[in-house]
Amino acid sequence: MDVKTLCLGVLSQGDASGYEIKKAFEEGPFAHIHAASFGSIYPALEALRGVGQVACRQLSQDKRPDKKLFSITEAGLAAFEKTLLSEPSPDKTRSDFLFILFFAQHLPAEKLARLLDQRIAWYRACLERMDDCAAQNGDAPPGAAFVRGMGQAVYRAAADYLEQNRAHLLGRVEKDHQSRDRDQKTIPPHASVSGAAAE
Amino acid sequence: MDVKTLCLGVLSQGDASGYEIKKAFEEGPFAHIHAASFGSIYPALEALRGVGQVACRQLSQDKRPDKKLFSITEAGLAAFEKTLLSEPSPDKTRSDFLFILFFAQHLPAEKLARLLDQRIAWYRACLERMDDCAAQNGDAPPGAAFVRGMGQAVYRAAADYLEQNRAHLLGRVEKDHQSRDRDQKTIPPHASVSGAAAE
DNA sequence: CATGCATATATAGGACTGATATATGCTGGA
DNA sequence: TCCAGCATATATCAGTCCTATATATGCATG
Repeated sequence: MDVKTLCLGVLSQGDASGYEIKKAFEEGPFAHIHAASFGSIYPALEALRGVGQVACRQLSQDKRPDKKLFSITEAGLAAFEKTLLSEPSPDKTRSDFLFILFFAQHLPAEKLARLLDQRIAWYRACLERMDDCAAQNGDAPPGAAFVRGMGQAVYRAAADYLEQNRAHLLGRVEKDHQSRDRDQKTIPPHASVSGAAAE
Repeated sequence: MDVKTLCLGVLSQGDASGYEIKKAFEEGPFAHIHAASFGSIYPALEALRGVGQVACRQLSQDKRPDKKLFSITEAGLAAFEKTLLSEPSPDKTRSDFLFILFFAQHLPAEKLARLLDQRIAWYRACLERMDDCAAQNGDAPPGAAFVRGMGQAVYRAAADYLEQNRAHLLGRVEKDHQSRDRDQKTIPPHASVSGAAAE
């Protein structure tokens, strides 16, 4: 699913500028589904215009920079619906947060606690935003409502897990640090290279 | 969190070849955390070797192709632990599945049902694999166990949501298709552009 | 009054993915 | 028996995508 297809999808829901498309992937209805950056969106829109799948008109705005409003053409809609029928490639997740947490015993306890708290707050904020979106937009098409519900279920599970296991993780890591400190007084420091956790 | 850092993280858990590192991100302990491809892993290992953060020795294997076993050096471990302290960039998700589902009303009902069933089966298979991993590896370091638990909680929530809302979505989409068919008999087809899915 | 933020478009350089090439041995089906 | 396909294993390239930056304007906040 390349960025051209993502843009067509957003435009099938209504006209938008490149900036607005970006926002749809940041805080809009596609926030938890797919990421896309300016560096791919603007060239994608230009390419779509080149093959006649989107049309573009310039808008001069008061007290705002000019805007290019894009709309999907019939050709674009046809291409989009065809792409929708192809097999989805597997999901790709890239979470620095989880990767760092994997090595929790390498982190200072305060840093770890802050990391967890920040993430919990982030999930809660997302959930609130999605609730608002659901309340405002009660008549969303079935697919959109379903996907939003799934996002909420998953984020809720993540936030709950973090809250319920925060203390346990911090306790285990703290114990690890203590036993490592003890070990370092009795055995040479280079005896355990890879952090040899254990106790 | 670039691929070099990801490789260092895997190697901090034990020696591995490029191929084994890839597997760690596909079905291993990092499966639901981060994705990485051969095209980035092999150059990353080569670059790390160039700056002395990993060491490499060739292994001739019986009935298998030769293998390059990489191990992290003290310099590599130091660099890795320093990187761990930097702020994680926000998570990036790329889910073709959810994007397609967003436009469920553009899909034939059978296709939609198959999509949902496949995904439910995929989640259940992942959960089983993670259960096995947890059973085999009861003494995992605290961070690894925590992250695995979070993955399980999230995948379980996703699978449950799909199962519990599958029928409702299919019903709503079916109803949409019917009312659209009815409309097309009474009003001109080009009256609604962005819903013109038809069949 | 300055710094920063939101709106808005654009691009260059580098990072990463997906596909492909090469080589070997094993396994399951025709 | 033979062949196709799969798992193991490394490597590279073309194309895609992200990060950071540049530019411009108005508004808010200290």
